[in-house]
Formats: sequence, C-alpha cells, structure tokens
Amino acid sequence: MSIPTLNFIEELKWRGMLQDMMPGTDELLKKGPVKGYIGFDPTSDSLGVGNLVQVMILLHFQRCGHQPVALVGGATGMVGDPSGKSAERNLLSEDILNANLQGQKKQLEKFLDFTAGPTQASIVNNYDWFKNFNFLDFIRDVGKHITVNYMLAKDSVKSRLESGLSFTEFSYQLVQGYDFYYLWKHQGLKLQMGGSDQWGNITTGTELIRRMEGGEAFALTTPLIKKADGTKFGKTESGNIWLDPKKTSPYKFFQFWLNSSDEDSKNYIRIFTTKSQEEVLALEAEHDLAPNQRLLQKAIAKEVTIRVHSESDYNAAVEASEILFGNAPTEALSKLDEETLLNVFEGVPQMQISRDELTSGISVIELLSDKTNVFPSRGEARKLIQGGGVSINKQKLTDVNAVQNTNGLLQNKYLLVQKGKKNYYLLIVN
RNA sequence: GGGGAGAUAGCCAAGCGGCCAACGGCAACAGACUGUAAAUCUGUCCUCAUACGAGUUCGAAGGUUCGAAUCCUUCUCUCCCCA
Repeated sequence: MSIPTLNFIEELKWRGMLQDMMPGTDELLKKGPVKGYIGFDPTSDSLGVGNLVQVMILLHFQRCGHQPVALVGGATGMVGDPSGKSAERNLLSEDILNANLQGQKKQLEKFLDFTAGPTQASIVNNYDWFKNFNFLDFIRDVGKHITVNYMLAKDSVKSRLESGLSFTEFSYQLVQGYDFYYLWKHQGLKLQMGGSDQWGNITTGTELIRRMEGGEAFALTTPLIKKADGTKFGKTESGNIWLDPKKTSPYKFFQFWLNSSDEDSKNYIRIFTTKSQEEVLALEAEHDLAPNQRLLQKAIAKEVTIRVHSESDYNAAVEASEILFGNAPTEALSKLDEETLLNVFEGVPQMQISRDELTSGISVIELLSDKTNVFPSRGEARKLIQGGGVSINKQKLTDVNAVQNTNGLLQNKYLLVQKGKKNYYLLIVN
C-alpha cells in the first residue's frame, strides 16, 4: 500500500465539493487514515444522480487513503428526515424499506472498493443497532443528553414550526445523532459527511458524542448542487435520472450527462469524475477552444456511464447517439442491419403496430395517436406536426395529412419516430 | 372570543354581470439560430375535435338573472390585526 499522496480536503476544495467543516477536521485527516461515513436515505430502491454527489465523496475519500463507510438508513428511513421537506413525510412500510436498502446497497458496491485492506469500504445498516433499542432506554440514555432548546434551534426544525411537524420527525436528529455516537463508540468512526442540509443532524451527533463521553468527532458537508439556470439537478422532463438501468436506460443516462450545459459541465467534471486537477484544467482549456466538440460533456458521460453501467453499455449509448443525433441521413438508417438497429434502439421506447393497419396506408396522425402512444390525442399530434416537430425515419413531416404505408419501413419492419429533438420511439410492425 | 382580508388554470397574478376558456408573467413543450450548449426570437400551452365547434373550469354547495369567475346565502380552508 502506497502512502496516500492526495489530501482529502484539498481534493474537495478544488472540486468545489466542500461547503463547511468543523474546526480540526483537516488536521485529523492529515494525521492518518480516518474512518468516515455518509448516510443514505432508503426512500427509493435506486439511487438517483442526485445521490451521486455523496457517493463520489466516499469514493474520493477512499482514493485519499481513508476508509469509507456507507450507512443505509433502515432505522432513520422509518422516521423521516424533516430537513429540506416542507411537509410531514409519508412513512414507508418495512418491506419496501428493506427492498430499497438492498437495491441501494448493490449500487454502492459498484463505486467503492470492498477488498480487504486499510481503505476497505463497508456498508452498515442502522437498523441493526436500533431494532433492539427500546423507547424508554433511548429517551433515558440518549434523549437525556440533548435539550429540546438545542433541537429546536436547528433550521430543519425551525422552518417547520409554522406548518407543523410530528414528534416523530422532530426526533429524527436524535436518531441520526445516535448513529454517529454508535459508530464512533463501536467502530471508531470519527467523521460524518453529507449534504449541507445535513449539517444540523450531523452536529447533533458530534454534540451527543461530546456530552455522553466527552469524545471528539468531526463533520464535513458538501454544497447542494444546482444547475446554472437555478433549476434542480438530476431531473429532466421525463423525471428523475436513476442509476438503476431498469428505471433509466444506460442510453438515457448517458444522454443526461451529454446534455449538460457548458457551464454545468465544468462543475460536473470536478464532482463526478476522478480526473486529476491537471487533467480537468487541460480538458477545460481544450473544450473552450472548440466548445462545439463538447469534450467536457463527453468525458463526463463516458466516465460516469462506465462506472455506473459498463463499458459495453457506454459503447452502445455512443453508437445510438451517433445515429440519432449525427448527420446520419435516412439512407444511413436504412443501411443498418436488424441486429445493430435493435441494439442501438434498446434504450428508446418501443411500440407495436400490426402490419395490416399499414398495408393500405394510414394517416400519420392516426398512426401516432390512436394506434400508438406517441401522442395522447390526435389534436396534439396534429399541433406538433404543424409546428414541424415530428420526423419519421429522420425525415421531417411537412404535411399534416401525410399517409404512411409499408414502403418506408426500415428492414421492412421498423419505423423510427422522432418527437421534438430528443424523443425517439421505435415502432415495430408485425 | 372580536374585527378584517383572501381562495382564479402547474405556479404567480389580473378580471368584479354579457366583448371570459379567462390580460400578463414564470415554468413546460415545439420551431428558427447553434454545438443534442447558453442566450435570443417565434409558436403552442383546460380537454376532445382537421376545422365549424363541443365539453368541463375560477375553494364547495345552493340561489338571483335571459346570462355569473363576477351579485346573494350557507359551508370549508388560509392569512392578518385586536383580545
């Protein structure tokens, strides 16, 4: 094992991933390998790209020679964190929670190195130490050390006093705080990290450690990432971007990164890749010379897609993108053999249509609204066609009353429908 | 407990008896320009309908009227002020 050459704090700073830290955190990390953790909320069976920031923190932490621990919140997930929420949360059932935990665990394993060694990553579940902790013991042994005044002062609580929050959510910070205490006490964890909205919860933990045992523990938070236009990161028109290929296809995932604006991509390259500062600066300089090449976006999309999915998924996504967005004219499309075609369009929605409907010719409006779900109604199909927003096999429809028959089928079997610039549908005729 | 203000489409916000499917802004979607970027300009934006048009909206329920988002009654909820 080589001596770690990277300084974690420095690393976070130039990447723009450091919001705040407790005094002494830097010194602690310089002294030697530290065990630190981040908690994940099991509200879904898959992590989204929004969670990726935290995952990357753990990854950088490990790369800097420390020991990352991911905490999946089997217990805290049952309570509900009021941070950043404007209303009382719906509680999930135990079954769902468990399924979610398993899903997230699998994804975390793709990022961190779990092989034995001084920086070996691990995953813990706080349900393990909470399941047998009864209420009376908890309020005697833990609650006794923290005043309500202290708890009320947290922003997450303060902002909810007007609209109201249940005792359950109010106690959340204590439950999370106890996690930190438990891990500090029994597993030697000294540092908790998280998004800036977690600062209050994390400091309740360090406070608990101080009051219960006079111990010292540290905290560090990352800024909330936002897009340059101020909108939320990680969402598109069609919803959240997930790591689970069943919820977001690798093609879409790849496209998500490729579509980042220039401004955003300069942040993303720092946060979501492990490229060194020199590499990033060089890439940026090159990008600025020819922004139309979108080198940054491509570099990010490549690294993240390979890490989350696989090299072959990445290659397929690139191939599909080139065909869909490149200058490939209709002829190029028709030259594709069936296998390539199906491979390329694996990530785009596919719809069936019977051959009989087509042989005698069918108006495109009927085809796209009644026979398939490309459009929910004829009116909408008509409007977009009139607006010049619909293409079939890369050819723009200019006539609202156009009729489609079996002549233009790719491989005598497929139709590629394009709605707007980025939405594709593959119609399969059989 | 007393007094006042308000509730309009995804959000903000006009309208205060017919010209209202409802000004305007934001968001969203599409087109042009570009680089699958940003900015800008243009179009669409309650639902269905090629269109003519039809249907369902202005917190809820009733009522007045030829006609109501607009007037009246009751109810529900929100905010403010005084106790």
